[in-house]
Amino acid sequence: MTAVAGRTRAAATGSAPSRRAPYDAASLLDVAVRVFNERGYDGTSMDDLARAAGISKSSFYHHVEGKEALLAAACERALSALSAIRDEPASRSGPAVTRFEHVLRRTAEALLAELPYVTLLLRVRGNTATEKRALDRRRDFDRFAAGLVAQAVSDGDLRADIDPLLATRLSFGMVNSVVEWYRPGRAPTTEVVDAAVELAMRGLR
Amino acid sequence: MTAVAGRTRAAATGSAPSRRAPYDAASLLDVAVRVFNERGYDGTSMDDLARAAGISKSSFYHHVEGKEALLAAACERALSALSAIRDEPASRSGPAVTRFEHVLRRTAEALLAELPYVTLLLRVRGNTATEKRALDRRRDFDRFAAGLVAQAVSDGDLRADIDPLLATRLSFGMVNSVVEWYRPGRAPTTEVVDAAVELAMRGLR
DNA sequence: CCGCACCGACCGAACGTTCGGTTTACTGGT
DNA sequence: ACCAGTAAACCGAACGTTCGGTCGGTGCGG
Repeated sequence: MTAVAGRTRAAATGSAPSRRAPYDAASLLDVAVRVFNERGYDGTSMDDLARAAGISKSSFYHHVEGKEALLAAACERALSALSAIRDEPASRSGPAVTRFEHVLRRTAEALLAELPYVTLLLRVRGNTATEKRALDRRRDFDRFAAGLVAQAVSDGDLRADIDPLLATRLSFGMVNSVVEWYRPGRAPTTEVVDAAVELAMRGLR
Repeated sequence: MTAVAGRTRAAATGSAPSRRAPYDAASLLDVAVRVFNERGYDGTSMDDLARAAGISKSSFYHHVEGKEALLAAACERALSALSAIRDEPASRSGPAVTRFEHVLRRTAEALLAELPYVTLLLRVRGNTATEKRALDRRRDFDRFAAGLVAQAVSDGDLRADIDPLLATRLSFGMVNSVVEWYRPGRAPTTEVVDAAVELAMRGLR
């Protein structure tokens, strides 16, 4: 597979800050994240990334700071998408069970909208400081969701015979597992989101 | 963490072929799989494994064939556990919905019984021929399960408003996600298995 | 002729693996 | 009781390769 990455040239339109932007940071990050997901972060060399982008390794370094910075940027993008969900009004007010369903659905949507980035985030193992920070932020989100389930259980809106933390982990485990098999265009995102949320909520009630 | 691996000395009993067996292949595989799961396969060096086992790298090579052989052995163990489920009588006869529930439950049980090995298997990305073979065998198992769901749906025992393949992937995704957070001794395995199966089956009906 | 995108060549370090040689534990012959 | 002989366990050092990253320079549009 020697395919050259699609350059998103910002030229022609004079809007771009630089006169010529053959490889902008965003498109190179796209390429890097794609290859990271195919080969795994540790299994991907900077030469792999450069070749996938269609330039030499040294040219690649002209645009990006380094390997770990790419991972950090990708995790940041995924985490900010998740973080935004937590800040939505529907996640912050109303019955806990409604808030939980909203968070679960929006998580599934964000996962599909930012599929490569979230995929990479979910595979981070915590080897470096960068990865550990990403894992911590993920855990914050999990705790937030677990709190909603616990509240919904004590409200009597979700079944009490399953531990709230366990139920949270299984529900999000189901939603997150989508990254293992979903490929864009194969099935409409709404069908996947609806099915995941419906299955989880019916099981939980 | 400089902990030395527990040596399972096969000596004292004259049964072993060699007179002295300080490090048998099985215990070294245990160590390797543990470290692989902590750091990731590609992120783990043979020196990491040797240190975790408490011997030098060259000594480690005296006992194992190589890095990829360790991965292959671990995947083989996980895959044979899954394969055994498919061969059980309860997986081969009776109503499809009952068979599916049995396969789902036994998968969850096998996952917990062989947690490190299945964890490693589920993270294989297909970089080498060894990994590709493991992925193929996993897909066989998934197809088997999807067939059961499709049959159960056409029997009218599972809801028809969700695509059988999608339902299968989400159900097993939930069960498989257990490897991301379960740690032995933290919670009884029966509670986790029951919760996962109950949530999935109630959602599916 | 400046500045930027780009490249080939290169660096030290770490990788998986191999090798020569030493230690250890146990044998059979005396 | 002793002593070669033996085979496995073990190690330090090194192999060739690949890694993430750097450097000096080239070509070209403005």
